[in-house]
Amino acid sequence: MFALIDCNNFYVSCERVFNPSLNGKPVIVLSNNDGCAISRSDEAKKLGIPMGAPVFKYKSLINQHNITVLSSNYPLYADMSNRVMTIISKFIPDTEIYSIDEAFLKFEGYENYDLFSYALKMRSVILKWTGIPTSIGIAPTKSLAKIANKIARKFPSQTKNVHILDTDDKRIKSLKFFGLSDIWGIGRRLSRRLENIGCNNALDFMNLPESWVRNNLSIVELKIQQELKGTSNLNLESLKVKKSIATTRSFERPISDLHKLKERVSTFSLSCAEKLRRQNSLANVIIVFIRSNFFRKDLKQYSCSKVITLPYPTNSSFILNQYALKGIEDIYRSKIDYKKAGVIVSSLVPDDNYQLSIFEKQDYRHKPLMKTIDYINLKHGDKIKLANQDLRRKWKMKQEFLSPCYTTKISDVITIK
DNA sequence: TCTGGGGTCCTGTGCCGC
DNA sequence: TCTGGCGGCACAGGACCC
Repeated sequence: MFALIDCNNFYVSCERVFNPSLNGKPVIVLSNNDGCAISRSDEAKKLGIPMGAPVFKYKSLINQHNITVLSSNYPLYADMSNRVMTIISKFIPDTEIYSIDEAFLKFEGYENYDLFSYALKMRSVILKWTGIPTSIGIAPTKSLAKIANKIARKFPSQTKNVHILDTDDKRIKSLKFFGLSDIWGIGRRLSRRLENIGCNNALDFMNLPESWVRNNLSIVELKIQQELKGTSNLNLESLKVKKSIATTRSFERPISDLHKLKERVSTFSLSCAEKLRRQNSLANVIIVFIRSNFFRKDLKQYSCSKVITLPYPTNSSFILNQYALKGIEDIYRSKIDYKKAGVIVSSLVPDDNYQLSIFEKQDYRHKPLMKTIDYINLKHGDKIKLANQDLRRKWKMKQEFLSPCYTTKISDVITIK
């Protein structure tokens, strides 16, 4: 059996742990730049704030109901997530941390356990030790555990936030109850396509002929379908090594000037290089992209990306920056209002075990230099930059409603008088 | 005026060499 | 020598997840 444990309204719950006056009140947490609502309390959901709601469109609703609005505080959430995951792994050794607020567990050798009461116990310990409420779904496959989790979350009074799908009857009944987009891996587009052929809920999807699913959708959907039938196709994934690393940002104001774009892209490529070095990886490929504002239909639209294969795998800020700038020059078009840009590095290899190039000579002085730069920047805050980065200008995210870093910054720790 | 960021995986297309 | 078929690869784009 698999279990999925999910933290309820995770970001909002983290904020409430340290600010209990928010309990029972509508609260939302915003994305970077305070753009959209990405976590909502149950009260805010009831008032009609959808997931991803652009906050400027909901200003009046927010004012009318006195909804508390907070900027996202990632150091806090990451720390709280670590605490929750540590507790989970004490209960079950086979765990896969799927995201900041979710983990899959595998019950192997638990045949003599009463899974329901074991899960209840786990839930209450997490709540007591961290203050974070969770929901747990248990089923024979990961996809069904997702469904079970939704039931646990949706019907807290009947389920006590723990639900087990252990019989065919329960499975069929649940699948009939849930829509297509409630299935893990079926999004908006696929739901619409499936509805067009008269497939209206998860059970209908499960009953589609497998050959049709394979030919018209993809191997992914076929696997999901088999999982819904109870055949386990997806196992726990062990610690994942990242396959790509990205730094992308939306701009506060549109940018059309190439020089300004280059300055931003430089910063992104440096950030990617730092992330690479932190995980001891080298990149073989760098991708640069820019795009205009999709939401402004009245303006000229343009988006383009450039994939560049590097001469040798590297994590040198200089080399990555050099190719990123080459990329942006290639795809840049004038007279466009750009809203977003980003740098992605991929085809990653470990830095102690990679294919050398016969023809390209890399500068071996870069490695110790990067190490020194990282050291200085870590110790003294980003002091060392490249010359083409604007040294005076600070590109700062908009975070007007940021809560303190209660658990990760000594000056922010709560004091009790 | 104001709409996130960081990931994974799959598919279609065009090119190349066998 | 020419040509069609096919697999492999790179790349762009799309769909999904949180």
